[in-house]
Order: sequence, then C-alpha cells, then structure tokens
Amino acid sequence: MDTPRNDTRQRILDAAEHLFMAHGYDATSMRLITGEAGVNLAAVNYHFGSKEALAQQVFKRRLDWLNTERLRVLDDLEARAKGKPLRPSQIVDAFFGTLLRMAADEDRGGQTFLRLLGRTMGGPAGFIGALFAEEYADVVERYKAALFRALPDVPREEIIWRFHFMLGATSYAIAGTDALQLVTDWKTKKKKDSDSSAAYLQARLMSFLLGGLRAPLPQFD
Amino acid sequence: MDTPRNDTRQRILDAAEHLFMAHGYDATSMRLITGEAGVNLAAVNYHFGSKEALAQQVFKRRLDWLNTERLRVLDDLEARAKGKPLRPSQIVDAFFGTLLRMAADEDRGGQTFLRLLGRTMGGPAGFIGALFAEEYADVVERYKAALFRALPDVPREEIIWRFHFMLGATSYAIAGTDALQLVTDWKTKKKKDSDSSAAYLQARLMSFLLGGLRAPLPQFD
DNA sequence: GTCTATATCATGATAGAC
DNA sequence: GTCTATCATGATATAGAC
Repeated sequence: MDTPRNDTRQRILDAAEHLFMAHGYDATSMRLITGEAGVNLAAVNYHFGSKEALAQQVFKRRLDWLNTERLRVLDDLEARAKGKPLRPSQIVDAFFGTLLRMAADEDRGGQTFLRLLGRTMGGPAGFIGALFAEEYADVVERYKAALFRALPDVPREEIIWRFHFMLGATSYAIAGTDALQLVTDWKTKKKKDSDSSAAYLQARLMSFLLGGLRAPLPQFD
Repeated sequence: MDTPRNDTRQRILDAAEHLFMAHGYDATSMRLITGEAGVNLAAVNYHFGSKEALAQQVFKRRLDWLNTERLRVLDDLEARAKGKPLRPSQIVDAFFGTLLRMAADEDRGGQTFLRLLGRTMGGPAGFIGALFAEEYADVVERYKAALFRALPDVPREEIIWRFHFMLGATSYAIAGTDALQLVTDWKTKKKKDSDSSAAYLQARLMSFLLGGLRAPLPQFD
C-alpha cells in the first residue's frame, strides 16, 4: 500500500509552484501545470476547484509553516528574555532570517518558493493579497509589538515604515538578482560557493537591514 | 490645426500605463486599453505593432527621461567635486531621490508610473528585463563607480549587494503599501498630509538606505 | 478518482473598406 | 489614420464514460 495516493495533489502543487515562479501566474496555463506534473488536465479542477484556488494552496502550503515557525521562534525568544525587551537584531533575525532559512530547506520549497514569494508580493495586488493579509496579520502584529518594545526611542510610525523597507529589501534579495545580474559580473565570481551563498546572502542582508533599522531618524526640513 | 493629431498615441500610452499598473500586463487586454483611451482596437497595432511593443514604449517614455536626469545630476555633482569622491548621501540621493521626485511630477507619470515600475521590476523576468538592462546599463555603471570611490574601505562586492538591497527597499516603498496597509492603521493617520507625504517618504527612505549602505560589514562565521 | 472530449469564451492580431 | 468584421489560438471549466 506504500504511500496513500494523494500523490496527485502534491505533484500538482509542486509543478504549479515551479511554473508560477518561472513564468508568473497568468502566463502559466493549466495545460502546462498538468503536463509537467504528469497528471490529467481535469485533475486540477477536481482537486482544487479552480486555477485561482490552486494558486492559493500553493502559497498556503508554505506560508502556514513559515508563520507558525516565526511565532514559535518569537515565543521562544520572549520566554528566554523573561519580560525584558528583545534586541532588534534578534527580532530581525527571527522574522527575516527564518524566511531565508526556508531557502536552504528543499522540503519547504527552497529557493523556488522563496523567489515566487518575492515576486508575487510586488505584483499587482490581485487575489494573493487577501490571503497574505489573513495569514500574516497576527504574525506582523506580534513582531511590530516586539520592535516597539525593543526601540522605545524610535517613533512607532517610523518603525512601521522601516519594517516595510526591510520587507522590500528582502523580497528583492530573494526574488532573484535578475535585474542587476545582467549588469554585474558577480555571478561568475560567485560560482565557487553556490552552496554557502545562502549563508552569505543572509549575513549581508541582515547587516544591511539592521543598519537601516537603526539609522538616525530623518529630519523633515 | 490646433495640436497635430498624434493625440491617439499619447492616449493609448496613458491608458496602458494606468491599466498595467492596476491589473498587471497579462490581465490587461487590448480591448480594455483602447476602451479607456477612447480609440479603436486596431489603433494599438497600427501605432505600436503589438501589445508587447506598446508595453516597452510605456516604460521607455518615462525611463528615457529618468536616466538622462540621473546622469545629468551625477555629472553636476562630480563637476562640482573637482575630482574628490562624492559623499554616499549625495550619490544615494541622486539615484533614488531623482526617482522619487518623479512621483511628484504628474507630467512625468507621477505615482502611477512609479508604482508600475516598482511592481514590474519584481515580476517574472519577462520581456521588460531586456529593456531595463539596455536602458540602465550605463547609468548603473556610473553610479557603481561613484559608490566605489565614495566607500573605498567597503569591498566592491558588498557595495553591489547593498545597491541591490536599496533598489528593493525603494521598489517596495514605491510599489505601494498594499501588503502592509491592511495590517497597519497608518493610512487614516496619514490622511492629513497627503500632499507632503511624498517628501516624508523620501526623507524616511533616504535615512534608511544610508543606514543600510553604511552598516558594519557582515561577519561570515 | 481518473480520463477523454468538448463547451464556452476571451484574447491578440489582421485584412480590407473608407 | 481609422474603423468593422473576423480569424486563429489558447484559455478555463465541465459533462460523462470508465
């Protein structure tokens, strides 16, 4: 009896994740998806109901894990701090570092999903926005509150903006380097350490984010 | 004889810019575009040849101006510096500040184009990537060189990464705040100064970018 | 649950009258 | 330059046999 045969669902999700990443949602037809998955065209509508519902499940499968993990890490940090505010670096690492560590885990979608995520978040606010809002709401609230406590001297409005900027820098870093890659020669130079490149990216991004988060307050003049 | 009647071309470009921003490239049909522009369906193919060529012109119209302006500002700064390296803040403001100042200029497309740009740069690497590479190549080279001179102690590779991160934060800031707006209550609070909000955003973003650009170097351990 | 075959529709593009 | 009418294509979704 091996594995119970819900294989089809998984195969469709994997193919869709990959193809959405490569060509975008609109440009990916259900024929492409079912073709790559090796299943029948009608299977998508049987298992998911529609193409849009399929896309939602593609994201939900990964985001459920990510957000649970983010909350778990934050709970852990706060328990250990015993009521004292966390350091900004801890919070940033818990939120964005957890995201980046997904990239190293192929079972969690690896870079494929992360790049898809980065691209989708910038895209037209479409159907995915609602899902994000629903999924992220409590997590973002918790992390915002932690940042407020960690940076009592920074106006809350400023923190929210900087959180937003950090999201953008991270999305871009993840979404792939296509825009600059063409202009830059880093790809050839970087070929040697493609394994540890995720770790390098993480270290680089973290120091950038923290530098921005703790920058001197802007002067409105 | 009034205005010579190339009105149609402009109307199509304006409508396409607006609709691409609102719904994305794929989801915007030529019937929608010509409908909003008040011109005939066949006019797009007559004037531009194809939908894809139209999209390229939508970007080219704005980017030609933006990149020329960026070069002009950099030339000006370097002439004034008389061989001495520029300050990082000057370079960042010349590159990203010029971009943000487009948002205040309705004749240059204003926020509409800027949001479209922010969204498209994150999207699937499609046809627009080639145009960007062609348009941006010399400008990015010039700015990279200026940053190298301004930050001689920072490894060049690190500068390139941070430039990339800055692009991401800026794209996101521009592309609109949809993702966080739902979670945050800043919209109601911010209603009062919708005029000067562009100036506030610019000041906030600039201090964030500079903080990140000058952050302590990451430790790879 | 899975597949074949098909219904229904919207799209980008073009030919040709004016 | 502008319009109408239309073509060819590829999309999602579904009905019904197995």
